Amino acid sequence: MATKTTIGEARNYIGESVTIGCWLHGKRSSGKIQFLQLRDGSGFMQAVVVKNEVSEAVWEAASSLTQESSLYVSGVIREDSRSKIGYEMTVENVEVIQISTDYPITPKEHGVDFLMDHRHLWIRSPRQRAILVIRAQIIQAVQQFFNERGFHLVDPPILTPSSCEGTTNLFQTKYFDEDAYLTQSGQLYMEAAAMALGRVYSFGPTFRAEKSKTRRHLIEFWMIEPEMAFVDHEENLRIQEQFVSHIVQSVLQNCRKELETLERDTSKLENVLAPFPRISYDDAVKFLNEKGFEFTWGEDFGAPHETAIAENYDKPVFIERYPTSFKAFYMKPDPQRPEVVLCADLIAPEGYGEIIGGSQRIDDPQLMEQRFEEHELPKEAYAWYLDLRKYGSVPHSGFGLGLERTVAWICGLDHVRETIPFPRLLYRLYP
RNA sequence: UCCCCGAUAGCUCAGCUGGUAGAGCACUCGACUGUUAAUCGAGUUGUCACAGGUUCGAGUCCUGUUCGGGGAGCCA
Repeated sequence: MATKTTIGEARNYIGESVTIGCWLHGKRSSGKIQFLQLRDGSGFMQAVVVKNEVSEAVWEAASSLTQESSLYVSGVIREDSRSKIGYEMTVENVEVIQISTDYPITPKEHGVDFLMDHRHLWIRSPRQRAILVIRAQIIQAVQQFFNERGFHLVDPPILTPSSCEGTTNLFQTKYFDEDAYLTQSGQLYMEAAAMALGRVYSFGPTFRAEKSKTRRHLIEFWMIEPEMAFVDHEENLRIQEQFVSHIVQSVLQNCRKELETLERDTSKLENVLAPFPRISYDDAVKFLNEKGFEFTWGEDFGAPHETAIAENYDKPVFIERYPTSFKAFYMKPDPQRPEVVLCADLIAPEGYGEIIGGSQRIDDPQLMEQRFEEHELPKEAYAWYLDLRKYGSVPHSGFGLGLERTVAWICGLDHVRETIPFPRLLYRLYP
């Protein structure tokens, strides 16, 4: 029995006979020679079956293979300049595991609806595999960044008693006899964790019951939410720009082949290095007015406004210090100008929109109480949160990075639905 | 919730001012020893989303419904 390996590892076995468990991705044949396009998750490789060089049984086994049939293939790995990956296999034996019939996803064009109905099979395709590999690399880069800087991973709850920010609709469920909701953000819990562990980050799913139907929205998505004690607005932004730079550079280093599969213009990513440009809300309003937008100070930006601002830069751009009036209750007002808060959104280039929202949090107990009253929030339900300002309150900041939007941007995709293995979209819960 | 667009073969689509349905691909068989979405020859494929209406006649026009796509709001 030849050594068992994978397509990705096969480059280490040039000149040797190996066995690989795989699926048939496609096949081209010319009478007495067959070209098997194989995939095993680690990569794609061509295997060549020559009629004169194998037994009748092996030739017939290879001939019987259909798209997505599973098999063990054995043969000699050989360097070949005609191969896209530099090597291929000369087949000695084919052991069919299962013949697949009528695989629905053909090598031709398909529409979105059809592909989404077959998402469980669609993820086998080279493009979708590349995206999921990059997603995994981004997650690894996130963990590496925080672990190297003394952050601790903390997991906030997914079932919560009520809304954290109160603006979006939540999924309601039952917690035995009580009402419960799926989390829309772990931030408030992360603030408690930061007071216990100093610097913390969470990585988990988030649910928004909004009937959003755009290329930037998912009903269920994953967020990374760091929270840091003794960190002010300025330091918060510096950490964010280093964080995003680290992620992008890590993908460039480790996922060249996948970015190539996606035909991503990597020159636009090479450029993503800290520091990032910053523009204040005030200046952004002036800029929009010069651009001809009808916009007055005090309004919130819509997606077209953000895109217009981001178009000015070839890196992600921070928009900071928004009016206090429409921002979340927990954001700390600028001591010099209480009409704005110490917050920033990070807008990705190329029209990908907001990937980070962050702020310095209110640490003053009196102001926090006042905000609860202004926003008519139930103090009893948040007594634990108010406790954080009562027992050793400190300046602290945090932010939330949307994983799927980040993946879409780095991969150059036109929709976030391809950035997650099984997207939950408006009215789509299958597969 | 609102605005715009769409639904025809397994898939992607064409079907003009209304005259009873078409292509490519997939699939099956045959040819081919270096193919890259291989090529060439032959063959199989339909509740035109659903329900009404107008008409001598509807895939085509009108109304409603269902499903899908894009966007607004909301946000990551």
